[in-house]
Amino acid sequence: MGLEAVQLVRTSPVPLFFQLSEQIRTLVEGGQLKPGTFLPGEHDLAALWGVSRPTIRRALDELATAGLVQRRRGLGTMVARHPIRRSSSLSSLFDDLVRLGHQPTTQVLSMSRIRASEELAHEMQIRRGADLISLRRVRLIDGSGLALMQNFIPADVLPLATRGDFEVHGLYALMRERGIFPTTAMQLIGARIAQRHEASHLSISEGSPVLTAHRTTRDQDGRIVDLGKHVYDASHYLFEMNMTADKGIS
Amino acid sequence: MGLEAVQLVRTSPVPLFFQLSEQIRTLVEGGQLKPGTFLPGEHDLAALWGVSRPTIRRALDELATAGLVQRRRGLGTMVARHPIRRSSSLSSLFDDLVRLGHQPTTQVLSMSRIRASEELAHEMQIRRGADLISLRRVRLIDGSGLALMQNFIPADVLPLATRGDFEVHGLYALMRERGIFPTTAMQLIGARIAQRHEASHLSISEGSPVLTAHRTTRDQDGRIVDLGKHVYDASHYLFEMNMTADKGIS
DNA sequence: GAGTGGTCTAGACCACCTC
DNA sequence: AGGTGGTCTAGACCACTCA
Repeated sequence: MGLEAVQLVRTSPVPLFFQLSEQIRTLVEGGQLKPGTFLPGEHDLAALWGVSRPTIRRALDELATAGLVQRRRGLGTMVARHPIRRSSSLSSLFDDLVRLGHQPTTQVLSMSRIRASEELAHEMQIRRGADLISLRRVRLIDGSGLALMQNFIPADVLPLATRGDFEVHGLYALMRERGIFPTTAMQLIGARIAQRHEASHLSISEGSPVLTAHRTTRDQDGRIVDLGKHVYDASHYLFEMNMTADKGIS
Repeated sequence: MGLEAVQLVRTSPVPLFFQLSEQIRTLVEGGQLKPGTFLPGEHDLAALWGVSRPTIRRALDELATAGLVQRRRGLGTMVARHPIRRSSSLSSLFDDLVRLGHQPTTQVLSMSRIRASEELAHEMQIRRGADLISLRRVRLIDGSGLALMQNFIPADVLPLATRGDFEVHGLYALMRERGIFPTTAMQLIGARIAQRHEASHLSISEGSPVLTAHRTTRDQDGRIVDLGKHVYDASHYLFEMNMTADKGIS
């Protein structure tokens, strides 16, 4: 089974349940634990690894909600026959292109400091006139535009950021370097016809459809740290959503 | 605070942690627990409600991952300042219209038994020639088309379903009545220009943009119980996605 | 009946935060 | 120093499944 290869480091600051779940995850994703096979019972695993059953359960709970493992009372814990492809949220053709070896680049069209208009202040739940960074970027792949991105960031979130920073690093990577951790985001996905300037940036014709995303991102304190209004070439972009519900999906 | 109003029924088959999390959720969503206020410590709550701390923690864990509550070591558990609007996944203008009192209806355009083509068999991970229900419906609001929905369901999932059933009940409600619980779904959202027959069903002009959704739904055993290919009028529809990530969002 | 996961308890120690 | 949440333990009883 490969389960006996799991190693726990009790002196590590990494929680035991996390060490367990990560190593089991690796075994599942690596194929050492075959889909459809059952794991030993929780009592047996506890004895095998020398930890208590709640610790085992916590590790398996994480894998179950991630869809890697399915548990049934009276039966046991089975490696999922159809593991979900990605644990959470969002992916895109963009990622697929990257995976195929194409080089994505980001080009900053403009970056400026502005003051929040009435409308922006309302959308970002800040006071009118607050300092913002206004950022317009285009994401290119093999030289052709894939996404046109407009973002507004409270100036004190990234006080020292320069144009060059945004060429090299992602927005959220820059925030993390400053100790600000985006933790939740809400995104509205829609579609419409490309406007003229959008079409030219994306190298598509007028009248072509685009996907639009309106995203607000918050840090751990619930503060809005980014408002993004993005436009994607619909012929080269898809959003992936994964949903889970124990009681069933509507 | 309203917390003393929480009532636990120990004789109920409903787990204590779930009784707790649901009642606290109601208090938060109902405004009895104001955003930004702190709950009592877990030890105090355990004493207040007469349950052990792990039980309290399990309830609060659920609310924390749902975004209703934020916890910080050393500080306490705070009602989220900006609770996420809906606990999971997906919503739409459609829901908003319903909330505003408009009546949605579903009309079945066609329903038939077919055999899985090579392509369908591959997409649904079943054998070619397997019995399927092919369903085409249109979702209307105030008499105008909002969504055109095509679904494929393995015939043994809903062996007795009739056209009328689909007019009245949702697809997944019918499955649940049969003891089949859709638990996970993966959905790809895209956009394109409406085809002619789509435009006529949706009462939009040719050349208008539509949102497309390609959804596969699985039951608790990981079996695909529904393949949906849906088309939405982009001028009346939005998808909502919520993302959370403890370590930060990409 | 034997084994499974689901729930719950009553403790313990620790890292972190504020005062 | 005192309180908070984060982790872990070693038990217990139960509902469910299968033989």
